[in-house]
This record gives sequence, C-alpha cells and structure tokens, in this order.
Amino acid sequence: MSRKTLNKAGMRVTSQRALILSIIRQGHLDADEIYRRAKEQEPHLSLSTVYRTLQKLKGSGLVDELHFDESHHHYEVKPSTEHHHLVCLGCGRVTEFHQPLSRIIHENVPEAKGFDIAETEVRVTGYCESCRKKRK
Amino acid sequence: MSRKTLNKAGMRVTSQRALILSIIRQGHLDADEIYRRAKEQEPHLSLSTVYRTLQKLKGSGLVDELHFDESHHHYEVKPSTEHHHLVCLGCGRVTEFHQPLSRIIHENVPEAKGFDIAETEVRVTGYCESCRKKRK
DNA sequence: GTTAGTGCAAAGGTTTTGCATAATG
DNA sequence: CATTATGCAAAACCTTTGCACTAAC
Repeated sequence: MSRKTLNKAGMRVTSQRALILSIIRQGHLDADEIYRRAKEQEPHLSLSTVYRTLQKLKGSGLVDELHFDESHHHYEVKPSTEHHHLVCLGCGRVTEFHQPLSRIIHENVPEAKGFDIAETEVRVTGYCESCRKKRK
Repeated sequence: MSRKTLNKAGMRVTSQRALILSIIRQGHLDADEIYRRAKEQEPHLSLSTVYRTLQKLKGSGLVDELHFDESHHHYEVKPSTEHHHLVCLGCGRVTEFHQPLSRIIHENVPEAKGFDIAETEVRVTGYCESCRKKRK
C-alpha cells in the first residue's frame, strides 16, 4: 500500500500523497492530469502539492519522470525491470517495451565504459500499426 | 554553406537564419545560448526569431531537438549517422556515442515490429570518469 | 511540541503569438 | 508585388516559491 511505500521512503504519510501515488499508478500521466483526477476525490488539493509531491517521489526514487513530448513531463511508478516507451505521433498512445538497453550500451559503447550510468531514458517516436493504415 | 542548406529546405535565406544555423553547428546549445552568441554579430536579433527559426529548422529536418535536462531544449544539426548522448550529472558535459539503437530496437523488440520509427532519442545520465573520482 | 506538508497567490523561466514593419523571391 | 520573416511587446504555459496555517510524528 501507499502508506508503507511512503514510510519506507522516509516521507510523512498524508492523504494527498497517498492519493497522488495511487493515481500515478493509473498510467503515464502528466502533472495536470494527476491534479484533475485527484481533485475529484480531494477538491481542496492544490496543484503545488502535486508538483511538490512529484518532486519528492522522484527524489526518493519511487517515481520516474518521463519526457514524451517537449512541453511537459509524465510520471510513472518506478518499474522493477527496465523498460522504455514507443510514442505514437498519430494517436499519442504509449506502448511499453522491455529491453535492457542500459546494459547493451554499457557493454558495447566505449565512451560509456568509464561512465557510471544512473539512468537511461529511451523515447522512440513514430507511427503505430493502426495509425499507419489510416494514413495511406 | 548555409544558403544552400536553407534553400534546399525551401526556406527563405535571411542573414538571421544563416547566422543561427552556423551557431547551431558550434555544439549542443540551447535557445538562449544561441541567442546570446548570435547577438554579438547581429545585435538587433530578437529571441522570437531564434525560436521561430529553430522551429522551422526542426520541421525541415535540418536540426534535431535534444532533451538533456528537464527545463529547456538543446539543438544540434541533424547528424548523418545515428548517435546518442551521455550527459554527466556532475559537470554537465555531453559526450556523443555512435550506436544504431534504432535498428537494435526495431529488430529485437516485438512491440516495435509494426511500428514505423521516426526518431529514437536516448538520454543516458550518470557520472563521467573524472567526476566519479572527485566524488569519493 | 517540533518538524514537515498544505493551500493559496504570486513569481519564475521558457516558449509562443499578434501586429506593424521590413526583406525575400 | 505577393509572400514570408522580423522585432517588439505581451501573453501563454508549465513549474517553483513565500508565507501563514495545519497535520504528522
């Protein structure tokens, strides 16, 4: 549960945090979408709390920040196994795929040999099958 | 030269554009840095022109937009061979490495089989050798 | 009780836009 | 000369911050 997760990260448990965390679990959402969904349950919630919580969760390593498009960020609960994202430029749908690219890079890239990798974010954009069919 | 490059992309040639393009060639710069460097040569240049030019160049496929950190973007002239970036969290230095990750993903990832890849952006963060030594 | 988190409103930084003027093809 | 680009200022957008108040430990 959220209570445990937050405790383990040394964060105080508040209803807002538990709520925000549970909403992040719903998918790859951006701050504003998290805010909107959370507000349905806690109408007094403020957007700053969402941003501050996101920062904290990110800092504690509980949540990853994703950069799908250029304007704003999306968030997901930190996955247990490495995965990355295919972003369709047509419909915007995000598909996850599992592939240990960190390892591949670390093993095959000379420049990365002396580099202590903290994070590898891969963003593949293009067109999914159904959007490709629609286009032609 | 820039004149030819711009023409080929169907863009009108202006002194501002040629200048901006030549400055982008200097490295992985962000809009503000491009603006500052360009202003030394054309003091009347406006920041909007830089942003508009960047958009156009990106749209024409002449320039790639990079997402090194969260707050703003960097730009580089579109490379002829696929490469990606190692970003050091200590000193901020960016190292390029060449690796056909697009192909690797397309060949090995089932989810990417039906996907028409337009772009693959890989951002590897961590600590470079000299920063690692400083830290311990 | 002490410390950390919240809400609100205001400010910050980056990027975009409207409009009149200027330059390109 | 029709069209596209520029400069300036203002707006838009996402995110952060200051401060008084409240809740968690």
